[in-house]
Amino acid sequence: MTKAVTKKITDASIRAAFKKEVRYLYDSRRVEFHINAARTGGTFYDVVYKGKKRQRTKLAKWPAITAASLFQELPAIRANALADRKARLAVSTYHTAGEVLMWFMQHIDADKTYSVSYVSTASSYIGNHLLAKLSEATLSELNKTRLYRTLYMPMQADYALSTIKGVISVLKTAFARAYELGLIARNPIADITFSSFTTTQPEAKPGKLKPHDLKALIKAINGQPTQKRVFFMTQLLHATRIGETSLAEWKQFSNAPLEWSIPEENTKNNTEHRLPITQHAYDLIHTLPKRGDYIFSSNGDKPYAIRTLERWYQSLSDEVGIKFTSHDIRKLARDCWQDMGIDWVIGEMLLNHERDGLDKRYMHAHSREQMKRALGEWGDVFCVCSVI
DNA sequence: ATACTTGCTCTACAGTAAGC
DNA sequence: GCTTACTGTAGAGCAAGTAT
Repeated sequence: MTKAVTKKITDASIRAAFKKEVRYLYDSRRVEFHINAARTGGTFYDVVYKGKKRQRTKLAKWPAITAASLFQELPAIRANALADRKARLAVSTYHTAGEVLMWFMQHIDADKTYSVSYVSTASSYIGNHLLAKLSEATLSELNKTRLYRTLYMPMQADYALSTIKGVISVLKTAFARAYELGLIARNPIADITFSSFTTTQPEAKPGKLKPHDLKALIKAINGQPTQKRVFFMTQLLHATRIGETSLAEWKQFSNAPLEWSIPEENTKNNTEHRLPITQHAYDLIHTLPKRGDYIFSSNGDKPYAIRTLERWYQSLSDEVGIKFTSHDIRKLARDCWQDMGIDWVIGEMLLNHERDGLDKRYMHAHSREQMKRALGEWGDVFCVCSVI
């Protein structure tokens, strides 16, 4: 095959080239056109000469982009392609942990598939711990010994193991992602895990409220103004999460059948949660005035901020004289159910926990009946303890 | 069991409506 | 107009939760 040279590439000259045995076309505006091997189309390149070396950057594919539109948009297309290329060249020059971590921080911020809470936590760990300790470390210096000395040992003196575990996990994620995308040639963190440094695992703390605290708790709740009282009781009766409870809407409650249906977008595990509630719980909710969609709201059009509800709990906790939070209510309900002899799996289902394969066999109409009975028995406890 | 992600809590601070 | 109480936001830390 021979090569043809033209001063200007046009759609007509490209079509003509396909008929001849031509593979390349050249344009004086520093653009080359390469016809592909299958001769079904071709690619426009930007061309730069660096000494004797010719550097090409892909601009666009023909016929998806015609020559006419390419040359019309040439400055913009060229700028984009070169910026891309520069970015690629720049990232391949990551030499220190700091550079990789900075990239990851910018990456998770720009990539909307990461949740807001992950970006917040990960940025905090990078900004406060990882950059401070590893910023200058070159990729080849990142080994177990280095991390042990500069990251693990200093941190274990001041922070909970769960925090260190989280920090290491962000570090691993950043490097794994950078490696996967070809931004670094080797992943020096790949073989390092949290358990490289300690065999101790972070412990889950037991709930602060014990079943024998229930009476005092109910007494304090009953002393609250109506809206707070209903909020606390709704959460206690159903052991729902604070976020799920705060977003409760009137339309989520039905009378026949008696049910509270929490939509998937409000739950932690993104699965709809249908709770078979009691008549009593239904009536309790409906003692509140209806002002807009949300049940717990100051003005009717938006729900209370979680932070506000946490403060409600803080003052309730002060009144009871035990330091607890909304999540301890959930744990308390769980403990009480256990004491009442409610099946463990039914408890898990009421909490909307993911169950493994074996437990999934429980998923049938019968279990729903048991959930309903459990919540009924749990509700009866309150009728005995108090008048609501 | 380990790895990874998400939610909750705490602190600090800011805006705003209510009460004086 | 000033103070105060209530509500909301943001950043950091911790632990619960799900995925592997």
